Amino acid sequence: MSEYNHKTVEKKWQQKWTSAEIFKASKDDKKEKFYCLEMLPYPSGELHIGHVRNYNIGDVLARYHIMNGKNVLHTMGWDAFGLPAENAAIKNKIHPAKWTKQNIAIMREQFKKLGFSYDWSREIASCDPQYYKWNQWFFIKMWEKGLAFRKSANVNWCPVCQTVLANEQVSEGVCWRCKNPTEHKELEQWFVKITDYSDELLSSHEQLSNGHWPEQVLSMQKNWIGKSYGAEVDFEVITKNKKSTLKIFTTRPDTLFGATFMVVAPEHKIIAELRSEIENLDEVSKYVAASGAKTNIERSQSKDKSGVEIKGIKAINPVNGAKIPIFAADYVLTDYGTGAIMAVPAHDQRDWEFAHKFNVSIVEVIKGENSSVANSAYEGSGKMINSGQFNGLSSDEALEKVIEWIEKQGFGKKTINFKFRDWLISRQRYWGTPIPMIFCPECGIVPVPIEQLPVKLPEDIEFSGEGESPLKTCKSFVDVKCPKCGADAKRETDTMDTFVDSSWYFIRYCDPKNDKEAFDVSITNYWMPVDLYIGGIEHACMHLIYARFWHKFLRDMGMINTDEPFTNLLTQGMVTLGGNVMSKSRGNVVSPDDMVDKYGADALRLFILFAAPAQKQLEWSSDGLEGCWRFINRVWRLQDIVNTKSSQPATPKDKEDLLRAMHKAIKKVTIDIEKKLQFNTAISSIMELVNTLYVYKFHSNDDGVSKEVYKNLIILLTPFAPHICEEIWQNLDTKGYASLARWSVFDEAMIKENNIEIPVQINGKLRGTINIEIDADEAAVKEAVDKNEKVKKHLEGKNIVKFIYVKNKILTLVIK
RNA sequence: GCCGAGGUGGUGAAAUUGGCAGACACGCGAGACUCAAAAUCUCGAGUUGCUUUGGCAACGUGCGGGUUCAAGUCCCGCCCUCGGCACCA
Repeated sequence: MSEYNHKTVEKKWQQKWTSAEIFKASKDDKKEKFYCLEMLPYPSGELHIGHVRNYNIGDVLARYHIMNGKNVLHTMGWDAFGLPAENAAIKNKIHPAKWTKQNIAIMREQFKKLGFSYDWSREIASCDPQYYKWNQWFFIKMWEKGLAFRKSANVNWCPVCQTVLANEQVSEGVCWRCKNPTEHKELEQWFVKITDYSDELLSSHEQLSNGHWPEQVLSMQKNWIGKSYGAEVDFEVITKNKKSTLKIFTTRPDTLFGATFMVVAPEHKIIAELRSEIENLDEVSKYVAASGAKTNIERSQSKDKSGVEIKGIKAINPVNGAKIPIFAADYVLTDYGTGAIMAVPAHDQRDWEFAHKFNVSIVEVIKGENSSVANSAYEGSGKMINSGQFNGLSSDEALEKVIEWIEKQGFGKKTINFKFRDWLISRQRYWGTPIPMIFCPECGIVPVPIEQLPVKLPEDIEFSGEGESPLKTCKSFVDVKCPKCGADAKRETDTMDTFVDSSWYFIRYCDPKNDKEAFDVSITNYWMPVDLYIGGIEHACMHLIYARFWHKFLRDMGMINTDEPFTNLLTQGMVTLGGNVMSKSRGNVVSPDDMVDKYGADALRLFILFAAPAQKQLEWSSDGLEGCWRFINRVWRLQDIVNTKSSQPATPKDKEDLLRAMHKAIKKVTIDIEKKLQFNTAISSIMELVNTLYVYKFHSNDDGVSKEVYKNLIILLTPFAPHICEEIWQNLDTKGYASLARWSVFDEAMIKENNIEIPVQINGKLRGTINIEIDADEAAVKEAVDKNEKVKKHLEGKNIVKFIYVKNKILTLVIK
């Protein structure tokens, strides 16, 4: 057998698969479907190792299910809108569309060299008007249903460039281009009322739990949505000349008597409302401006809590009439709750720290067992003290009682609060889906008539990075006639968040060429939901919640018949380099090209799955890649061994051992792929089977045992290293493609051994092993122990206090 | 800061979910083959200390405690690293 040449073999089979269209999928009601999906990539222009890992996991699973007779849908496309294309346009004077298309072409070729089993005829790109047309259509439907609405919201603003900046374009409070400090600016923008689905997004977690989705993802989403029960309480606010109220939200109404000050977010409207009454307005205004430059994360991160007392105004604690000071502090966020809190320093650690810094009194109102508020807040439950008529109750009881009482007194009510916020989808950018709305001075907001969709992006645009969105200055785009009354009107120039594109692309894959509707329900209801979705854990909250929301919206539109889009989820760990996630923006990408060239796609694919479990973060190192390449060559050379007659015939025991190794490997690989999604151990057991074949290489091939084992080995290896397996498969006297071969079946009876080694522990230390028949009873175990010299030595002159035999596993003796 | 993960030999990791810690690899060392080297095949090894060279013993899964006949796995308290935090995707 000549040496293995991965270059010619890989190319040959990639071409064969393509021309025979073996991965082309079509609806077939008689066949069980399997929709295997990986999160679609952003076309950055370079495939990196993180991509290879993600798509390789999907490919192994898609191929495995094909070999198990399923009708598999496995697709690829491009999340093609977004900021980097626009940045490239500014930097390199290349049109975003051109840049994106070039990148797609490069990455498509890179994908093809890796031999992934995609049905390329279904490829989509979100920047294609035939795709984003439907974003616009959905948006109008949402608007009709009251799910899309306008509201004022902050954007990052660079006063020098006169432009809106993404969070990524602001670091440490300065603009990425001109390095001048940025500001916040209020703009009317489009929102989607995703919070209408808050409760359902939480409650349908039930059908995703029990192993379908990783618990950590469900937990993150739960906390992200952040449903909490509590009360809204109105505090009267007084000044020398005016009165007002401050509404707060608290999850701990039981601590109301301990409220010794109030804190409002720096953006809170009460500051403007009582402006004339504030004695230290300069100081307060300064603080508000400083907070405006910080992001929410920066605000919550700082260890030393900042804030300023708003002098001249006081709040009155409704339960005891106490006059308490009001502070503005940026640890209170404007968009959570009501943007104002009652501070209970005795029972909230943040309030405690703030009270100490600003010298505010601390009143203990809940006493736990041995609790003290001297060195930190006590956040647990206990007995009510200093709380008027509630004294003596347990705080848990008081929680309900206080709310009842507040409601009766009329200064508050029981509420449910969510951290979850409505989805701001407006972007003041060019490279995105135009929001299909028109502003008419007569009719107000009018949607673009459906038959005029798509609203296409104009192409002749200059990109400077300064000033307003390029769409805003494009007269041919902006100036339109009102579809209702024909008056001169203006087109909306905001484009959509790219998370819109990725919220339903997987449904479009089912019917990607449809130009009559977004998709044909009779087709999508066959393929959907996605059986297994694979992607990075970093998408646990945003993308995966948006997509779930979109699906529920489609269900309510009657366009899909399931509640959830993704039945099972595999969150792949990130590939890092130098401790950071590989990404083009970080500039730490490792390209697979050289590795594919030197060692072949099979070796790289094998290695990346062998290097670590799929869910775990992986610090990239190519050490070991060569080892996988050697393994592949070792598999190749086995062809000679199984085809060569040996002088030494195999004994029946040898044959039994070989077949046992084979059945064991089939079982392990099958369970690891299908049940555990644990590919590294699947590969290691394939390696063990190869090693076993080498151990028994002296076998005569007369009876075909080695060959049978080898054939099954190739089947097990095909999803991982498909190219070499096709080549070997063809060399064995077989028909058809290895990629379409039936998966091997194991026989439990062939795996079972008659005798097993049982470790013997004495007082917790391993002192020997005994060999017994499988399933032997305790009496037999005792007998074996008595016969074992090594173990007996340790037992001399001692009494056995405990004799614990865990069947077929371990024997533990406790002696004295 | 909040939420979610992770930490096991020189390295990547494994461990039937409480039952022989280190499978399978990388790297390393030794041997065979070779004029030689590479490739290949075979063998070896957690660390430390004894050793009559057969072995024997102690220690060992980020740190400190605990539960248990038995803990990488369970409980309590820490430390460090990473991801997400709503305009990167």
